[in-house]
Amino acid sequence: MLKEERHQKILNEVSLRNRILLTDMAEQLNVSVDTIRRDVTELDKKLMLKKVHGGAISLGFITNNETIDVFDLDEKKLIASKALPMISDGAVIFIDGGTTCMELVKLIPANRKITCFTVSLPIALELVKKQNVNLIFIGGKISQESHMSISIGAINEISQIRFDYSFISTGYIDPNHGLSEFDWEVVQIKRAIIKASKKSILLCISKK
Amino acid sequence: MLKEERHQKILNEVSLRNRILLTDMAEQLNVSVDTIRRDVTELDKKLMLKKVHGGAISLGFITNNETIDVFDLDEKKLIASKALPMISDGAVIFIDGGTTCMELVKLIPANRKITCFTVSLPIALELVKKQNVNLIFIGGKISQESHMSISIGAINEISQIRFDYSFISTGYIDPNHGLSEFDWEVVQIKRAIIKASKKSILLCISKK
DNA sequence: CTATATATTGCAAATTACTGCAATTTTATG
DNA sequence: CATAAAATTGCAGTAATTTGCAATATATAG
Repeated sequence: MLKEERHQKILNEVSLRNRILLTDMAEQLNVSVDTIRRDVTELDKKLMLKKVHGGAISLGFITNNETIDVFDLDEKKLIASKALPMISDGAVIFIDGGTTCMELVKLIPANRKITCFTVSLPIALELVKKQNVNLIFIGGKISQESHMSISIGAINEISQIRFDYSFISTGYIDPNHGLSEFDWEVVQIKRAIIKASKKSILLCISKK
Repeated sequence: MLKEERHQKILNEVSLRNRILLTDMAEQLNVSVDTIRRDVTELDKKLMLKKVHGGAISLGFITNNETIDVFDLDEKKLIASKALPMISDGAVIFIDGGTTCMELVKLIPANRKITCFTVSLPIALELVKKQNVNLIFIGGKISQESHMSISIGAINEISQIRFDYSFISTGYIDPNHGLSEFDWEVVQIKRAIIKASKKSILLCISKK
């Protein structure tokens, strides 16, 4: 196998999964880890990716937290009273995946005229039913676990948009570390969303 | 053998396989590796390919076959026998929206390892269930009628991808004018898909 | 801190690239 | 047709690249 060929495959894998492990790539491409390491080192020098311990990650992740409101909801009804008022006519919002966001979507009145972005297939299917919602789906590779678009392309797209509000659901909130998620890639998407939003609203049911 | 003749064969091989090895070409064309090396060096200067250590790789991917097969299906079972064999392991395919395509998706075996693109939310939701399908959703503005992504951005994205096969469903086929559709934007999407595909398969139930 | 995983370095083997040259073929020209 | 000039091709020797391995150093996770 040609070196250039490997480089292409590595870059493709990085752009698709956002990260790679040297050992995985070595096995996948049937070469030694040393070779992959050298490849990654080269690509790193060429600024095609970022070499990290044990692997490589895609470029372009710099986050800085701005205004984040955390809504700790005892009941789903509270979503309506707290989050819904933010979804006013003409708003450009982002709605994340997850069951809590799904509840929010279902509560959106049919006459509300908004532009709504999402990366979640189930959320999109629910939103497309609303006659007055201008729905835009951020495409990319779909994660089987989360049913969300999680590719670097999606992050890039998100970074070029400005949302009035973003509604983000989290599976788990650690009081010490704040927003956390098990799937590394999902975290990247959410960071991009938060960065692209004037204001982000974290939706979480308190019992979690 | 004339030099130009070799050049043509080399270029053909490069465009076909995306890469060549000097040793392979030398054996295949019955000349020394040095000769092939010289050929490749020339073609590299002419920007016809990119010379790399040990061989050459294709520059961009500018392929172009517009072969379209029309499958006129009496029964959905025929989809399995005719279209499914094309969905082989490793294939990169596009699946359109529509009920006929949905039938096709449901018939895809769970162990089939493929990369699958789509612009249809319902198709995506079905595909994401398949464990071995690498699913990529082409995002954009979602049409409320078709539940498909139909923005110009989607067309751009599609134009940058190459599909081995695309499976397209049509609501109506005019024997005189061929593929037609009422929604103009949807037509644009399908044209882009067909253009981006090595081979396109039109799925239509004959009773339509 | 310890154990495991990863990084770095140097080295050797194999492969490929480059150069010069000679043999052969093709082309140009009278 | 004849012949010189140019192009093509293969070969040999040498230089450069690539790759895997081993030994050692460093980093990471528990």
